[in-house]
Amino acid sequence: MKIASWNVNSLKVRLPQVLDWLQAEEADVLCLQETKLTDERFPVLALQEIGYQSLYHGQSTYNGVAILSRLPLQDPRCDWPDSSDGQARICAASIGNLRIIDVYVPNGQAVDSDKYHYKLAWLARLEGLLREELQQSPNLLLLGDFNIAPTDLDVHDPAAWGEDILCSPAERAALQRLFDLGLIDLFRHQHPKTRAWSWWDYRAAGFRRDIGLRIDLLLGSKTLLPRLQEVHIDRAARAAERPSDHAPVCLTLKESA
DNA sequence: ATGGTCGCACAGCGA
Repeated sequence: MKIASWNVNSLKVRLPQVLDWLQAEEADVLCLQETKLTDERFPVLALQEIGYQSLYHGQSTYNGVAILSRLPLQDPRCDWPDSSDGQARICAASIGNLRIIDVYVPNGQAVDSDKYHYKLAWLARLEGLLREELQQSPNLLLLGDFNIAPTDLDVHDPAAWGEDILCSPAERAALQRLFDLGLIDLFRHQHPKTRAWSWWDYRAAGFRRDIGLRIDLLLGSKTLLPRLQEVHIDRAARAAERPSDHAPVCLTLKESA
């Protein structure tokens, strides 16, 4: 079973690439972030035509998440239980006994800004939601754009970034609390010492100079480790014409016995 | 080259 996460930075612009990618990779599930589409404009039919059903939760201009799947999506949940947030950043569904939660964590803009405090509050709220979800679904995959580089190994130049946004101690502590729920950074688990990025800034020729951060993460509960086959970042998609600034992060799981 | 880009929506913000 192949599952991936990709911040596409506008699904309207990236739809041809997403369709090509799904067919080339034969992915079973693709979780998207930053679709930037209202639900009325979601390309349900184009995805249906190549065999994918869609769960989507969007808004105009900003944010937006979706789960595309060749397998039936059960128990869909979009947004927070009370839908009070106003920002489309989370959706979830089950495939058999696997629970998949797709998140677009707030960027945070700058340490100590209003957006930074919103980010930390959002992550605390996510922790609460995960506690509930894990009670129901011990086999859980939390994936998406976390906008946090877990450690300095995930940063092209840790000295230059220092404790700036995406790397501040409070953000990393919030991520650690998700790990403490029993969730494991699957890329890091498979590649303990690899320096690899999933996002490269459009500015400053970031990709050409390989200046990036690993902020797109696949977190899996421990129960999934025996099924873990392979995790990689698809840099080729970031090298395409008119690319997203993020690359897809891909996971292969063996079927459960 | 010590700067530099996109996307949305149409000015300037967010990333």
